[in-house]
Amino acid sequence: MEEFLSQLSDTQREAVVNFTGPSLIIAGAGSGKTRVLTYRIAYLLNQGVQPSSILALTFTNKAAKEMKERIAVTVGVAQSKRLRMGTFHSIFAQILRAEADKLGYPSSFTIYDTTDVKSVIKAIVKEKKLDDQIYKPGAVLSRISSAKNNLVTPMAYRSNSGAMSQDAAAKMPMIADIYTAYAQKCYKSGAMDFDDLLLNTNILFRDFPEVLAKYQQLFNFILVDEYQDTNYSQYLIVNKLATHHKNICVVGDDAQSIYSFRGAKIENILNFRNDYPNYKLFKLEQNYRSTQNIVNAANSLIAKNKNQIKKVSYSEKESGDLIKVLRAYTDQEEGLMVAASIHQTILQDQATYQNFAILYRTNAQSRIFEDSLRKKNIPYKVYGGLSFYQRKEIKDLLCYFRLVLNHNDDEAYKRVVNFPARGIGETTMSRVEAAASAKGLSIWEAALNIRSLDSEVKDGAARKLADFAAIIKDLATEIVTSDAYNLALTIATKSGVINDLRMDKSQEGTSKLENLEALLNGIREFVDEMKRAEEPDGEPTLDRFLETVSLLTDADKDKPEDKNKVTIMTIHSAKGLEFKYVYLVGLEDELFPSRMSMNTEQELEEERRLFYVAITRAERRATISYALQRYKWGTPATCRPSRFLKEIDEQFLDMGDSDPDNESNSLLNLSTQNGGFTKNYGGFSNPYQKNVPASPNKITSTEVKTKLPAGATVFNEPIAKQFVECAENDIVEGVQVEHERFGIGKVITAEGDGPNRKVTVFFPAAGQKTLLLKFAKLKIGL
DNA sequence: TGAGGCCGACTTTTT
DNA sequence: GTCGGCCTCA
Repeated sequence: MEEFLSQLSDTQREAVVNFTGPSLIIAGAGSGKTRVLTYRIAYLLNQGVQPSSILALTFTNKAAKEMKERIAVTVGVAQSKRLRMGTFHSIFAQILRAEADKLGYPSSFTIYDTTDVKSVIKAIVKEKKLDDQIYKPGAVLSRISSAKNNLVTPMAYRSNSGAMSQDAAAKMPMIADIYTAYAQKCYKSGAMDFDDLLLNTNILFRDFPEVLAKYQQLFNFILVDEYQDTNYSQYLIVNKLATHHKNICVVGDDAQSIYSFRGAKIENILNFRNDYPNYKLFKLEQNYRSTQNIVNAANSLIAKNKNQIKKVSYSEKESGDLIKVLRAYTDQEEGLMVAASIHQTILQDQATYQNFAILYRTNAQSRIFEDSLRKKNIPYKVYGGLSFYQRKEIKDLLCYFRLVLNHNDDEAYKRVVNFPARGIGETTMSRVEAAASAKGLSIWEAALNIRSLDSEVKDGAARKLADFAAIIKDLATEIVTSDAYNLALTIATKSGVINDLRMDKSQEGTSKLENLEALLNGIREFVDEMKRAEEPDGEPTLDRFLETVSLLTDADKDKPEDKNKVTIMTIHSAKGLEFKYVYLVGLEDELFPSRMSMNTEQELEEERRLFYVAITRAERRATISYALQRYKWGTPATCRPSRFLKEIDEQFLDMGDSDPDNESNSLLNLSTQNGGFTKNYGGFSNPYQKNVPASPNKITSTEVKTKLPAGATVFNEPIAKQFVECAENDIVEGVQVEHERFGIGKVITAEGDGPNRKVTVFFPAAGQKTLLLKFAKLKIGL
């Protein structure tokens, strides 16, 4: 242990060894915050504290996982795995399952994701015959969400003058009614949304003092990471739990508060001194991550914020490169410039792919960089956006799981009742729903008793509903005897989902089937992993798997094969991460800062903090880019460079050729110069790739430039000089082909005739693909 | 009742 | 450019 402590600076060590009583650790960017937290926990364990009495709340599951791994190195896996460590949502979901009966919920309650929630709201708006142009699901959701995050129940909402007047001002006076109906629907469906996990924990602790006391006793030491991003609901949970032992340690940085849109209160960290007057304060001000130039540039920017705790942040590393600013004419060109620059840096600095990150404000920006990196054969991994579990076919199967485990889950019921087609259409379902609504039943209950209910459902339809219920009931009998994988496989088979997709011979169908297979394999891995564990903490049941999945984010599921890849993600998800080289793209007004967030000074300050977070991710070099023209909603729009660019002290910037008055742009040429770099094409599979090659891309002049030059070796043979259209049957095993989206590849197998001909092609840039020539326009190499 | 195609809205950010 | 919803035709 001493050896570990010697690796820390004096301040860091103080923050580690002073583990009793309340502590506030103000940790600037790159100041070794994670290190301090990890060592503090390891130190606690080393002092003989039981791992189960330590509660550590992190912002992402990934952060928790990484911290656990690091702790395991110091004190061993046996100890580290018994720590209560995870996100607020996952930890309190576990506790709620254990105590569910007290709140009248089944312990197998479903966790509704945002899609489910919006769908419920939509149904309510329709039921109440409200204008869906005014009561948009997103807008209603954000009102309900902020009510919940401030612990305002539907009842309290009506008497909350602030909320009611805000609704009136927004011309949405019926929110209170919708909120009430929404809460009822969720309750009778045995479902909680993300905010409910926190709200219901608070209700549990408020109404069941003996339960609260139990956890207060249990959690002797509480640690909270990213405290500046906790909301009121989370704050209160922590506060209640800590009142007994008062061994609470919070870590945060007000300059990195970027989640106010989901209710985070910067005040929580500012008020800590009032909540715990005898607190100890530790300030970690030295940045060990970034060069001086990066730290100084970030400081010069954040200084523009009026609301902030004044603190120092400095680096003693080398002064480093200036922040390079790239100007592109179009968004496409921006992509190419970034790809070219990454490429060049790899050659020059002998960097590896995982040293790079491309960060942007909105998920929609990812596509362009996916394309440009793919063209350069640079492997990448996109985080965020539509995740694997959100895909239609995956979600359908997951909903079967949900319905089998919790029959009352209305959203799951509606989704799968007619998938595969069972002749239960909209008419029948709206009648069942009406009956359920009228009697306050779940759809499942209403459907079961449809004959005894006063309903217009026809006998034929009622029989079909009964048949469906029989399938689900039958599947439910297997819950007790099957592990997650076997149950999942049985459900997938007996529900007819697999068969239905097998019938679909289109490429899309094949791809969906592959995705389902991937899901099932994932479940098998989950089961194997839990069985392998030396000290199994529970059975590998399907509900455990579902729980893991519903609270997982993209960033959490890193696969080993994704290791050496360029990271593409939003700045929000990059929080807490660091990369040698960071590309900060799309620095244009109305994109960053976002058009939605430049109305008030507070919003603008949060955007500025976001920019601060982005820059401080970089260890060695940060590059900023913007485009003068960008496609928005499919049409080109002219853009202005972001106001934030001018806010960074110019002595830290290298404007290079990006000066708007300078028309030449030398970087452009790079894309052709390095185009021959095609050796590294291994391990390219991207699990988040879209299902189907989308509509044909127009080949623009910039794209032509980055094509592989003639003679480059990709398959240990020269690449064809040109690619031309040809008859389907000319495409045979071994020939080189070109696909509009996947680039150049080599045919592995080919079968069938004419338009129905099916070929398997290996694309260095996109991996192996099975294509139907009916859909895929392939050109043949000469 | 179901499938397929067209039209329109939409983009902040996430547990 | 993409997704979902709605409309139309079988």
